[in-house]
Amino acid sequence: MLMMPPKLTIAKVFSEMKAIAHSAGKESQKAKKEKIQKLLVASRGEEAKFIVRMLQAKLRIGIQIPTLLQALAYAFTLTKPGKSCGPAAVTDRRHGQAKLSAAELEPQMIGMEAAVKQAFSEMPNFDKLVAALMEGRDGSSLLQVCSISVGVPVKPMLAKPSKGIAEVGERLSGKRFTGEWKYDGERAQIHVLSKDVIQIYSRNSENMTEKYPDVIEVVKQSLAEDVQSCIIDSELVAFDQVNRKILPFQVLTTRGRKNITVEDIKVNVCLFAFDCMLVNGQPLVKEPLELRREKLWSILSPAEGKVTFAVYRNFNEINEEEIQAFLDESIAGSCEGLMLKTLTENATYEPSKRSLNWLKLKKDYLEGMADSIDVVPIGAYYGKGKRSGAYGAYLLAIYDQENEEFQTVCKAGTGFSDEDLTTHYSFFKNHQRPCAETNYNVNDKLKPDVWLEPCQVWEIRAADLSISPVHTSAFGVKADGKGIGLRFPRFLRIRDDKTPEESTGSEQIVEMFEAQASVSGTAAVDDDF
DNA sequence: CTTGTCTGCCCC
DNA sequence: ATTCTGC
DNA sequence: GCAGAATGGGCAGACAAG
Repeated sequence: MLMMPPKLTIAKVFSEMKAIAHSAGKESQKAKKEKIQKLLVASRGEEAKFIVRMLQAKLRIGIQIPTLLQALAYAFTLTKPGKSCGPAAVTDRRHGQAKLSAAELEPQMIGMEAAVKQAFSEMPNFDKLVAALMEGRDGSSLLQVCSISVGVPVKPMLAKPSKGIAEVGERLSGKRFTGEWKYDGERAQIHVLSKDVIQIYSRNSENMTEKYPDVIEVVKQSLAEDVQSCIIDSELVAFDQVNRKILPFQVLTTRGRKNITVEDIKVNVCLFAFDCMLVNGQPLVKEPLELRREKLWSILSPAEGKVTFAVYRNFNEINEEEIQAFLDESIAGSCEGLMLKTLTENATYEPSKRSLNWLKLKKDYLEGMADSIDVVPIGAYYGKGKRSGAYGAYLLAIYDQENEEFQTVCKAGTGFSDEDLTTHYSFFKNHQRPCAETNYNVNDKLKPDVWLEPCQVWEIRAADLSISPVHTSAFGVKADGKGIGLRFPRFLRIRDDKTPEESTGSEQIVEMFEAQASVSGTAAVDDDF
């Protein structure tokens, strides 16, 4: 009988996980497989399940970073680290001579949680945060060590989606606010450590410096002379330097990411700056937007087609017509819509928080302004996690009259209520087909778990249309060997009043694609894709 | 060498 | 990215 | 309203397979 491998320890699992993460190059996949195999063989009980989940970076235990921060805050309020090591080195403030009551501890815990969360948002690094806590720091003393500084990306401030102009009015009434065009590119947090050391970070705090040497150059030239350091918030957008025109997001994504040299860059970008969190060592996150914007304009000078500021308009009061007009202008200007931000009141930079301060208003949130499409579910995929036992997503198609076939435009996995998911599953499990209908035009890569009879029409919504390497609608019309797919698709409702043959046609898909401001006006659209 | 498949603390 | 749901 | 967990299109790179 084979010997059972020794029990797994936390230290062992941690070092194996690190080894897997760092494994690269030829035959690395084999090496990773072997390590995983060893871990699984040595695991007992439920350990295997959690090892697999760890590898997938999906622990699904109801705890993510915010909860972890709360736990840290509570732990360092209830207990204090001592000078020596080991379990005895901890003072439990709930017991002993100097014990505190729950009523005394609670406000401390709440205050500590705020401090820990603020510290982590300005300095998102657990090593540094825990080190500071172990020193016994709390409250303002924690912020002194863990505060915004150049070279450490802060969690960018996010915006809350708004359902319509009426909702915007509710949130912002009585406050001065500004609307800014929302550009369709890549978030870029620019850190100027000195005139010669400039770094760029993504929305998720990934270092993109290597990807944008051209931006580094132009920022260096655009900085005012008296700027030694700063942090700028901006959007990088693909830009046609010749025709002075914003290009679609899809063009931006074709830029190389590694070993980039300025000479062989094929996709140029323009930087649209909109905020500034630090200048010359001085944090500005607690200052109101109006002042931060002033600072931003004073440290950066525009360079035609390379660096500029997000177009904005200030409002002293709600005016729905003017907001609508400004939104329309932003769409015509190849933007996604508007960002709406308070200027003075509640106008600080709140890293990572989708606070009320920033709202986003996109045309696809608005009834009537969005591309609404009628599609036919022709396949389904088994759900995972909380969607086990039902379909988690559906393959959706439109009907092409000319070729008399169903062509895919997207999958959909969002927009369903729990009830929708149940209803759809019980309906479609009686309309399964053993294989694809002969008039289904589906790429092999999208092969669903089950095929469905074309017997229902759904209304879905999307933000945009894009050239697709896998979807087959309007195949070859806008680009050779490619169809058209939908960006950010979501389920809206069942259309009982339509038959599958009455779903959106491929000509309409082409029209919607061409109507997009960022692709219109170019004769040779094909060349861009 | 080409081609296919899968991953990414990916971007949106 | 969007969306829904439990708390 | 927050936190968490479902799910989308599509790209360059990395690696495997042939």
